[in-house]
Amino acid sequence: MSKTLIVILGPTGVGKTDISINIAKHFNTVISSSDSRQVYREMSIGTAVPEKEQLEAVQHHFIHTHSIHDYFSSWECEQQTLELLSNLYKEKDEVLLVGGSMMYIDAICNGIDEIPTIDPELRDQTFKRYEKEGLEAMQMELKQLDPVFYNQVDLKNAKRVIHAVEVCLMTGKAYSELRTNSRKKRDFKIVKIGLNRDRSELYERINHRVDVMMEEGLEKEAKALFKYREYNSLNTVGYKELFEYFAGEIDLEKAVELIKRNSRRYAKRQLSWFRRDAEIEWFHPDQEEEVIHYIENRITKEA
RNA sequence: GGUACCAUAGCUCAGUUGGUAGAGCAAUGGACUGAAAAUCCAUGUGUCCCUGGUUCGAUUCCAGGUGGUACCA
Repeated sequence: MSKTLIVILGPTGVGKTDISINIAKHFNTVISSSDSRQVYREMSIGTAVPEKEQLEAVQHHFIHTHSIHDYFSSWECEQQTLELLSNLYKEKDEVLLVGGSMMYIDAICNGIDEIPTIDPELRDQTFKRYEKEGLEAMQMELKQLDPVFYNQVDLKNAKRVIHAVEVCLMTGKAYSELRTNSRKKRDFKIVKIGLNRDRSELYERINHRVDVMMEEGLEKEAKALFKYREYNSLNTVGYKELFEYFAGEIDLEKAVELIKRNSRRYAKRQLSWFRRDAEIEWFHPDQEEEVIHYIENRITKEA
């Protein structure tokens, strides 16, 4: 019997959670989350983790399983999710993958290249050099270490340039040599469901959701994390804006406005990423029956 | 009802001594291989309220209309 990974993806706020739970119930299976922020147990309100009843209705994996103090990235996501799946497939024929973190989804579905995790000290050193010497110095360094990647990379994107330099220094090899540009073969079938709705409707939902988060106490949740604001895991919409407010840089009203705007922009970036993935079959979140029908078709047709 | 002022991008407004217009915010498109809710790149989207008049030419000047704001009744 072949195994299937049903991927439910879509922009933030589109309504993935509700339909996912119903689909999971229909297939009598569980949900693995591919959300780069809901994994952290210190964040709930601002990351819109499913409600308690929803988490009880269907078992969820990779929600609140890690701490903001842990290192977690697409690599860990790929490894840990694949391990989980191999266990789940002993019992189940279908498993749901639900989330909007584009790179995590791709890491699970297509795999990413094997590049060693950067030593924290080296990362720190490299970043300090960037701060001190500037982007141009890092670009020159990359040109030395890996002229091939230097010609491919978006040179204005400091994160990309710095990361490439880190990898070269860490491995003693050119970063471009480690990039295989290949897709890993998975031993399960992948069915990708994209959820989307009218842009204006999506934006209204996002705006409203932010107001609800504020009513539910997002400010308090963020306040407790203010001391960790330098953490990458807290460079997150809903928190970073409130940190600016706590620091006295903007007023609360402005912070809320920025949370809404940045959520909208995030949704736009997600759609931009998903749009080029031809494997995705798109639906409106209300089309639950159509989605289930489509999935069943795909499972039986290609079985 | 009268008087004054205003009407330009999704919003707030600038501007054109008459040659069809531009800022901020918002927005849109794109990139993406271990920090990805991150990071980076690109883009001005317009019956200049309507109808006439003057003019070679009106968003600009004039008249009327409509809508808004303020004050007086």
